[in-house]
Amino acid sequence: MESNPPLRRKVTVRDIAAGCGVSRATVSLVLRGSPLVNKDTRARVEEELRKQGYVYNRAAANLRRRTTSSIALVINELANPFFAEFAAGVDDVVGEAGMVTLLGSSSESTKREQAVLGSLLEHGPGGIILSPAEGSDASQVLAAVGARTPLLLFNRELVGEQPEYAHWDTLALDNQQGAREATAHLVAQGHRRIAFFGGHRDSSSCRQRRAGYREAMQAAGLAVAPHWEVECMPTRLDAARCAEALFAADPAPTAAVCYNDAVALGLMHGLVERGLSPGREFALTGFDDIAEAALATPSLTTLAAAPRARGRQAAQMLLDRLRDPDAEARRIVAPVRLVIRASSCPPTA
Amino acid sequence: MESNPPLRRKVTVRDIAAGCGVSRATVSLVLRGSPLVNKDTRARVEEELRKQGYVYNRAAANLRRRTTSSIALVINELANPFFAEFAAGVDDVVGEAGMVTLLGSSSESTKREQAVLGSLLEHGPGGIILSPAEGSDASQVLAAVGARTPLLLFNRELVGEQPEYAHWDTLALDNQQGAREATAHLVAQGHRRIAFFGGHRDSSSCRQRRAGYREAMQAAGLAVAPHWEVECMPTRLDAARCAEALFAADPAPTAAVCYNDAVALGLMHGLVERGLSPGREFALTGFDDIAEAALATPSLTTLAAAPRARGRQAAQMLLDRLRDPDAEARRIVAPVRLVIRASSCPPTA
DNA sequence: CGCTAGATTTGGATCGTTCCAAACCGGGGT
DNA sequence: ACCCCGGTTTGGAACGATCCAAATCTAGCG
Repeated sequence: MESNPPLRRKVTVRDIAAGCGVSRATVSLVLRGSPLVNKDTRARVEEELRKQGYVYNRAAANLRRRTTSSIALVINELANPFFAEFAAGVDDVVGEAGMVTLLGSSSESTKREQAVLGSLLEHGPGGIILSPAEGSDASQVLAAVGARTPLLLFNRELVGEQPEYAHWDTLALDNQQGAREATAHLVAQGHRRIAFFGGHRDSSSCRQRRAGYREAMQAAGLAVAPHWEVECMPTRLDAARCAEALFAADPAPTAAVCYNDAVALGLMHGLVERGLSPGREFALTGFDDIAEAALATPSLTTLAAAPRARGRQAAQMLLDRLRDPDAEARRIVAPVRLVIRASSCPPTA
Repeated sequence: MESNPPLRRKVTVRDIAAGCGVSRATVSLVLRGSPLVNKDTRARVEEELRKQGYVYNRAAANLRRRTTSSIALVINELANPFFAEFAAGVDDVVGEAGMVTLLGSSSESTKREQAVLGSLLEHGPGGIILSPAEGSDASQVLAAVGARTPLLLFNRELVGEQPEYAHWDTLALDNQQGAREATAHLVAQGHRRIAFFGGHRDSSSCRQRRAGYREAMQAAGLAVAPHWEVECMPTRLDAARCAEALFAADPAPTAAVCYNDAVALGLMHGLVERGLSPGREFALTGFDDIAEAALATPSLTTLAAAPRARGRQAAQMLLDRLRDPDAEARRIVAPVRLVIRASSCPPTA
């Protein structure tokens, strides 16, 4: 029937108002479901909205109302399944709250992180969830973000974080406790020579995990040989390459707590290449519980961080903060759960 | 020195103008780097911008200029590494173009897809990249998106797609050619009895891959036994469960082209459970080249789809479209690359 | 010294929506 | 008749930035 030719101009409240003989203000009231407007008028306006194919211009509304309807999400490495799940969780909750997620990826570059933060801020997000790039600096982030926009830090600490920035909420994983549990588990399995494998010295999560490992070793009265602490890039490829470092000197370890799952899977590969069977002749644990961990051979004992749940939690924390900007900053450390699978075998006799 | 107490109000061009005794218009010119403004004035204004900590309000600018600076990205399943990589690629290019990505995830639900599209549209994105949920319907998408906003479809076809929607650009993977190459590769290895394993009948990508398989079989003059075409959910678990179907009747295949990597890895698992050694007694290929493919044992021959590159390409296509809205619709089928690894062994003598 | 081309600057008006104070309207009370 | 009342509706002004036509300011020229 009413086949409008594809107009060039967008249809606005003005068009609707003209179309059904009321004022812009009335249309606006209808759009926001105000109880002030008369039933009949409302019906008439709603019909017109449909007929003209109106789409709400939230940017204009936000401008006038001085509100916002978006959250910025800046991820250090979106291609990593852990962060992808996290992002999915964030977007779930943000979407449920009727807002949209502005996405930015820093690719682990602090330079890009700065640029991305600047660009996203221009769109006036209500708040920011930041999973910082490695080496990201607190004062630089503060400079880019300003003190006006709430920020939630996920997963990593910033370099040089000072008390002055304490108004930022944080959500972290309990890296230390996790690594402690994994180490204790291997000890309980009977291992005495346990390595900590992978990760990068200046990553805060690596430091924390290593600290947990050392604590557990000390608690068990076990010494740590220098060549049992091996650094490598947090990728499978580099992990496979670095496997040999574990066996460069005597005594060789019989088990390893790995920085994360990717590293653990890489190490498995490296072990196989050396003729060692992971899960039988060498025990190992991961961290993250990525999807593959359960399906690798052997299946990987690891620490589940439930990234999607963390994403939901982060978004919820930020929404809470928007509701109450002056509440005290929250620093939540989310527990991780040890998932025992086949890779953490007892030592061979 | 100049320690402004944390103002509540945002600082606007008006404040800057007042602060250094010029008009709003001049400040605006400076902000956009216009060559019209005098060197000294520019310096003065820029100093003031810095001093007051001005942040550009792009929403207001877009309103006046009737432009946009965002792209909407709607993904059927963000937690899937393939799509996460894709999203990362999109965001790379969008960011390079000085725009931001509005993220939405539909979780494979057409209902949520509708809601997400509606919500994102209110923010007036310049265009939309949609990786549809399974079963997503062309007319419904059209209703949600309208004819005004450019849309690029990635990876899947819509149900009931009609010529009338032909103005949408599409970027798909060359599923058919990929499956053809994989099959031909197995034929070249000496196999005669080759199965097509996994996938779901009503998924367009599965239909296309199976078509490629049949073509290659026919081209090689090989017949296809009915029980060589096995359906299963595209998950490892179900694939492992369905492995036996291949051996339910004689003659059993000696190789299989799998719907994707997940299925192939599941099938490997199923083979091992039957006492068959994949990559030695049974050959198989996957599709996608997920990170694990290279590290599985045996390493998996598969078709690399380069999701990040596809993401960059999709974003570029959409940007091109924004530049020239009336150009003819492009329907690009991206080639996939056969990566030969250990799993596609010759048949046992 | 008046005059003009070129370089810079500027005061509204405007984008689409919401806020606000005031106007309108049909009855009921006095 | 008049006033008042709750229920509805409405015409500007405003949000922050940009566009545009016009104003202002040089400096050079005859």
